[in-house]
Order: sequence, then C-alpha cells, then structure tokens
Amino acid sequence: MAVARTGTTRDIARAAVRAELAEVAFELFRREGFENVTISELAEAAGVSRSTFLRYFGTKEDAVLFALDAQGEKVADALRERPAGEDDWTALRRALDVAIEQYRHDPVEALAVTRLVRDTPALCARQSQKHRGWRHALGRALADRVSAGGTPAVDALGPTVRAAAALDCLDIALDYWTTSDGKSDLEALLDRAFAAFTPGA
Amino acid sequence: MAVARTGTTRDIARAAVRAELAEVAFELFRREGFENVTISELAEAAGVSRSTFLRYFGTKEDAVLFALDAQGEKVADALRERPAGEDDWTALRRALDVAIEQYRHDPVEALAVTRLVRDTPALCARQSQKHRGWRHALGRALADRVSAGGTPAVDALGPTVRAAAALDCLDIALDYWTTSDGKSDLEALLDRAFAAFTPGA
DNA sequence: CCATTTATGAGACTGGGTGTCATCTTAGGT
DNA sequence: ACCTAAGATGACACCCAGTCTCATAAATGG
Repeated sequence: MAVARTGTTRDIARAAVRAELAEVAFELFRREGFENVTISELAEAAGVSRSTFLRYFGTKEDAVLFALDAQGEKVADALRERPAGEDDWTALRRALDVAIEQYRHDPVEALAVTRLVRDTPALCARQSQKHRGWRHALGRALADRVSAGGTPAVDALGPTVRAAAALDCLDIALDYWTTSDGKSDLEALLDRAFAAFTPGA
Repeated sequence: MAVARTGTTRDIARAAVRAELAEVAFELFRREGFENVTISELAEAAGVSRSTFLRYFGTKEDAVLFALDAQGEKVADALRERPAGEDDWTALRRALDVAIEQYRHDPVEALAVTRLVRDTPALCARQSQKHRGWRHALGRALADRVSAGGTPAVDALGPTVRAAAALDCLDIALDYWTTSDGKSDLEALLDRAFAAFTPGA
C-alpha cells in the first residue's frame, strides 16, 4: 500500500466521471453565470447527488479549474528538460509553450474558459492561488538546473522572481488575447510580454 | 450630492470604528487562527452586532486586508511622481519604497500580519486579488508616464508586465523576510529581487 | 424643536462546504 | 460461484459566511 500510482479501473472511472461533471458544470456556468448556479443544480444536471459532486470537486471553483493542476506539472516538467546551459528566461519561455499548446489546440473552448474565469472574481482568485503554487514549483525547477557556471544557487530568490514574472507574462498575454476575442496571436503576445525585460526599459 | 469627498464628522467616526474593529479582529485571528473565529465572535468581542461588523467589512478577509487598498493607491501615486526620464524598472523600485516604509515603521505588527496572511489560504487568495488590482493601476501609471523618447506607448502590455513583476518582487521579498522572522533586511531583499533581471540571467 | 437622514440591531434566508451514516456496488480471493 | 471487504453513492444534519429586510435609535440640519 501507498506504493505506486497504479491506474486501477476505479481510478479511470473516477477520472471519467470527473471529466463528465466538469463538462456539464462548465456548460451551465457559461449559460447562467458562475454565481447563478448552485451546486445542487450542477449535481442535478449531471444526474448525481450534491454529496457526490462535492466529493469530486471540493469546491465549485475546482469544477472549472481542476485541469490547471496537471497544466502546472507539465510546465514544470518541460522546464526541467530544457538544456542545462540555457538562461532562465528563455528556458521559461520555452517551457510555457506546453501551456500555450492547450490554447492553440482548442481556441474556442479555451477562450470560453478564460473568459469565464476572468469575469468571475471567485474563479480569478482561485486561479491566482494555483499560479502561486506554480511559482514555487517553477522556481525550484529553475534553481535545480545546473546554472551553467553562474551563481552556485545560494538560494532560490532570483529564480523564483523570474518564474513569477514568466507566469505573469502568460497571464497578461492571455488577458490581451481574451480581450481581442482570440483574434490576436497568443504566441506573439507572449513573446512581446517576455520582451518587456530584454530591451531593459 | 455626489460632489466632493468632504471628510464629514461621520466619515471620521466610521473610520475610527473601522480601525477598532480591525484591531480586535486581528488580535482574535492571531490567537485563535483565522478560520477558527466566526464573524459572530468577532462582533461580540468588539461589542457590536454581527450585522454591524459585516457592514464595516463585507468579508472576514477584509477585516485583515482593508488597509491594502490605501497602500496600493499610495504606491501608484508615488510612481506617478517619479521623474519622467526615469526607466520603468527603477521607477517601480522607488515607488515600492512607500510600501516598504509600512514594514520598517512597525516590523513586529507587519510581520504578524504577513504571517497570518501567508498561513491562511483565504487571506492569501484575497491578497492576490488586491495585487492583481494594483497591477493594472501601476501598469496604467507607467504607460501614462512620458516614456522619455522611447516607444510612444502603443499599448500597456510592456508596462503591465513590468508592474506585475515588480509586485512579485515585493511579494517574494516579503516571503523571504517573513521566513527569516524579519531578521533579514527587507530593503536588501527587494533589491536582490529586482536584480533578478538586470544581470540578464 | 421637528423632520430627515444614517447607524445599528435583530432576524430570516440562501448557499457553500463538512461530516456522518446507511446502502449499494464492485473487486478480489477462496 | 460465493463471500467479504473496500469503495462509491445518496440522504441527511450541521455550521458558517454573506445578503436582505425591517424596526428602532441617534445624530444632523433647518
């Protein structure tokens, strides 16, 4: 027990139900607005009890944002796999490509989600929390990288700051992208955001 | 009506009560923990009704964080008063001095508050929200500055990113400061955080 | 001194989130 | 095929945050 992450049959079933619940919930949120839908209504719409819904998502917000956790993990992994000699800033930029990918894959859905989050204070707050978690993870990942003959990593302050800034770039780029109804190029926006430092201004 | 911000007698009284309530609340939070104190208990401890308490602070979190709003305003003002030719990054760094000042003035209290916030997810989330608000305000302030012969401010993306990064610097510096029990120099930490970009790594 | 705000208190009400318990289903060993 | 134990579900009861309404008390301004 407590040994490996064996993906049992039950785990798969759970994940499927989870996805289904999230799907139904998102549809309702989009139509009625996040605050105008109660958990009971979500449960009823999905055909489960309120208890069950809350067992899958500890929070109404998590029904929308649970996917972000995996996202953060993937970015951190991508960052760890960047070449050792690469400077932090470009490593971060490249790591964020895996996050961008999600948005390029299904822009319509992504746009809808991003909109919903930005228009809902509760979701916005919860998302900030998650990003805060990423910050530490990415900061650690950066600090663990062989810093190519540079500083011997006395502590992680610098890396953490750069990780935080990179996440802000993503956040702000998404903001602009959403405002433009997804018609501007997200990748270009992110590049411009990252460029806010390289010129030095 | 709806003309000026005349500081009437009532406004002053309100502010005093507000401060008193916040004081009592903070004391309770510190002793018992944020989540272990109900609004009713706060009200009773302060000698007012639950209704009244909720009228002064729309939220339990606001009883702790309401002071941040003024703080944000002050930083934005300080930023606007920086010399026109100054580059964004140092202007931001200097503007944050007014925020730092609060912590240098009463480190013990400031440390206690910061600790409470960091240890309480709900407070942390709310604070992130406020910082998000600052980001826009500071971004605007930066973009409005005469950008000294540089770009004619096509839009505020760059400034917003820099503002966000500066706020992260403050946040992270405070994190380190709190972790060190306030024994490390906050100003030095902030300088180091800001330096995470200037070398280029 | 009276009339009109304005602060307060009381209480009802909605909704989120936790916890418990009984029931049902499914997995896994015999 | 069967039996048992573990996990999933549903049906509550419960606490608390936050909103709203209404009645009353207090201060303000004429």
